[in-house]
This record gives sequence, structure tokens and C-alpha cells, in this order.
Amino acid sequence: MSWTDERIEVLRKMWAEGMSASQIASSLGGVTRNAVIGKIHRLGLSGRVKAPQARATRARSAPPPVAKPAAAPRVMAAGAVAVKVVEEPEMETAPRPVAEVVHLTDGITLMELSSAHCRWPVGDPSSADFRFCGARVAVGETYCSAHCEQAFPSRRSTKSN
DNA sequence: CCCTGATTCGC
DNA sequence: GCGAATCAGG
Repeated sequence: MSWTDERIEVLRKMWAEGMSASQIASSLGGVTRNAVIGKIHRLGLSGRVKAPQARATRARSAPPPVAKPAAAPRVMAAGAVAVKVVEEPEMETAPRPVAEVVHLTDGITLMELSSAHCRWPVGDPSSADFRFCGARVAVGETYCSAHCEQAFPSRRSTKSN
């Protein structure tokens, strides 16, 4: 498999969402976690929530550690958004619940988001037209079934040996 | 041992 | 550019 633009897009989203490299690799398929990590570095996405550890973790030879410029200061756009869901308690006069006016054409915006929507990010988090999946989910669920599998891939066990 | 990301280097 | 090998660490 090659790194198509779409695959890179998925990679960026999942990485921004906090997915581990192995999870991303499993979701993409056809690549190992090493490939994912390598690509992430090549994209300049490395170093997310990294403790100020000294980069003493090298492999093989030991070239002199050059001054390491900090990663590109990317502003957390949607990642930092605290989704405060405001549910209507007993609004009898309410014409219609917010959750029913959602159109799943191309995801939903943050303003349209409610607890009944899949909160899987769609699009570039730093973009203005960033959206969420918006698929209807049970109240309290974070993702729809499809994205839930990506978020929490089942551990492949039963590895008898 | 399982996992994580980081780094180097041959291709 | 790509990713396996290898590393250090939790």
C-alpha cells in the first residue's frame, strides 16, 4: 500500500485524536505501526504530548545530538474543544429535539453536535469546516459503531502457540 | 512480556 | 519517501 492523500488524511486525524500508531496501522491496513510512525515523523507530526525527555533514545550509532528545534507550533483547534452538551430537560414547548435536525450529508458542525452524535472528527481539525461524523448513537456513546471499532479495535487474541 | 513512540539507515 | 530494525521506556 502507498500513502495516498486519503490515507494520510486518516492518519492525521487518528493521530490527532490520540490513536496509537499500532491502532492507526490496524485501521489503515497494509502497513505496520513502524510505517505509521515513520510517516508521522516525515509529516512533521511527531511529538504530541511528550514529556520533556532528553532525546537520548537513539538507535544504532550515536551521532552528536544537534540542537533540536521544537516541533511546528500547531494550535489545537477542535482537539481542545470541550463538548458541553446541553440537553433539554423537559421542554414541552420545544418544537423538535436538536438531534433530529441533523443532516448526515458531510458530518455535523460543533454547533450541531449533541450527545446523540458520533464525535469522530471529520476533516482537518485546523480547518474551518472541521466537522464530526454525526452519526446517530446512543446517548452517552462517543462514537458510532464503525468509528468505535477504530477507536477501540478489538484485541486480536486467541494466539495459541 | 505486553505495549508505546523515536531514531537510524538500507532500499 | 518508505519502512524494518532497533532502541528506550511505561
